[in-house]
Amino acid sequence: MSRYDQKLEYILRTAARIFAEKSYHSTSMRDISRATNVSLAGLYHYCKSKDELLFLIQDNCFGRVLERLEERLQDVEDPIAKLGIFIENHLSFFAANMAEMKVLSHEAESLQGEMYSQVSTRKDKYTNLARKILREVQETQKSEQPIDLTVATYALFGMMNWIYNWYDPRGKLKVSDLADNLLQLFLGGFVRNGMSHQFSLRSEMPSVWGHG
Amino acid sequence: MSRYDQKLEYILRTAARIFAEKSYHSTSMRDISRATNVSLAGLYHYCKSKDELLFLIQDNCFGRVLERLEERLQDVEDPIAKLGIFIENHLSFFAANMAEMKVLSHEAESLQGEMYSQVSTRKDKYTNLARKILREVQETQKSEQPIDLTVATYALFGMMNWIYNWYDPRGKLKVSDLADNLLQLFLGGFVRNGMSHQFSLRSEMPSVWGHG
DNA sequence: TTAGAATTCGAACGAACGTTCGAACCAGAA
DNA sequence: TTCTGGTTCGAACGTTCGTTCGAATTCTAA
Repeated sequence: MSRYDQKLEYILRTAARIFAEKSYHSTSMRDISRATNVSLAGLYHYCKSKDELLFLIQDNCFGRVLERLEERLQDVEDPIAKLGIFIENHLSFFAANMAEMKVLSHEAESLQGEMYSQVSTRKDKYTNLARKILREVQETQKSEQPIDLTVATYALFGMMNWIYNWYDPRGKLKVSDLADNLLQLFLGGFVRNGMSHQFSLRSEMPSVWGHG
Repeated sequence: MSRYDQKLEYILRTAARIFAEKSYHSTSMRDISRATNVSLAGLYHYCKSKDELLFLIQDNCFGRVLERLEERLQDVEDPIAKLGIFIENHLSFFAANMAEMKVLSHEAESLQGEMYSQVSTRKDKYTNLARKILREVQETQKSEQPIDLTVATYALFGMMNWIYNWYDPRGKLKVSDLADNLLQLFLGGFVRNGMSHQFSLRSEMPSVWGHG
């Protein structure tokens, strides 16, 4: 790895940290210059614009998470095992790269044009992979009133991505326990084995509904 | 309601829409001026600063959601019914006020000082209420390996708050169906009735663990 | 040692930002 | 009509923003 690439990576890592701390739009190039000890003009030797800095962080991060996932999913057939791997991969990568993943989750709409398209394409690929796994899980566990697949997919991402709002990787709750809990939580409700109506709002609390 | 209050409400509604569209920090007072047809200087007759605009949106929104919730929870004893009301209340309010709720979820850290404290206090009250309900649910359904209460609470908020990333209130998926699905999804996994080990990652896929 | 490329940066650019101020405008009471 | 207090706004303030440019410095290979 060349000197140039090393310094670029260092700048990206630092920028991600500051973007995560005070958001992309309220971070100035001067902030990044100060934190990296690279002069304001010097930064532009490593990126074309502030936009590109954000793009490189997001694209790089998505690339690594996807690559690691596909590697781990090789030779795995059981849908539930796949889901377990998906969740563990996402959360452990998240925990090990909190700043980058917060930027990925929180600044999804801060890019525009071609850069936005490229990141979106990767995100769609990732989302569709999760959706495909969920469909496989659902097909092996036919229940009479299945959860909507779209709702389930986004609920899963919501559960996982929300952690940047509260989780501290250095706290006493280990990533492995977090992943285990979330898998239990999600899977127990997603695969209900015919206990579908046990907690139905509709049958137990009709008065709640119909208020617009 | 006075002329002044009406116009302030109109400005807040418009500002919330733009904050939701392009985020707080990249929205200028000139953007809000343009969208409301109120001159730049004129806006400052209705707020002291741009910060206060964001504060008023968040504080107002939290106040209304909390008020409506406490009203609905009166005279309800069953913990699961409480949880159902909580979720339905949150989601239906979210769907009816997408812009404001997106701002509430997405710009949580954009305020500072006293204004931040005041919103945080309300948020803590709301979060603790959810946590209390979840503990009650858990106590009525003792299982041998319960889900961590903190994880469960934030997972629930993650599932619910993430909808600003994908849900379209004008689409064919109704709020009532969304709420029903999320309740099933969450509750089915949260209350497992002793099927705790059915999907354990630890026992089925030991090789996945321990990679750091 | 030296030529040429890669890297660094001080200084400055025009643009956009949040906010202020004094004057103009307008409704309603006297 | 006149007066008063609430409302509106054009114009400008000082600051900060992302970006550029040419010169200075450092590195690399011969």
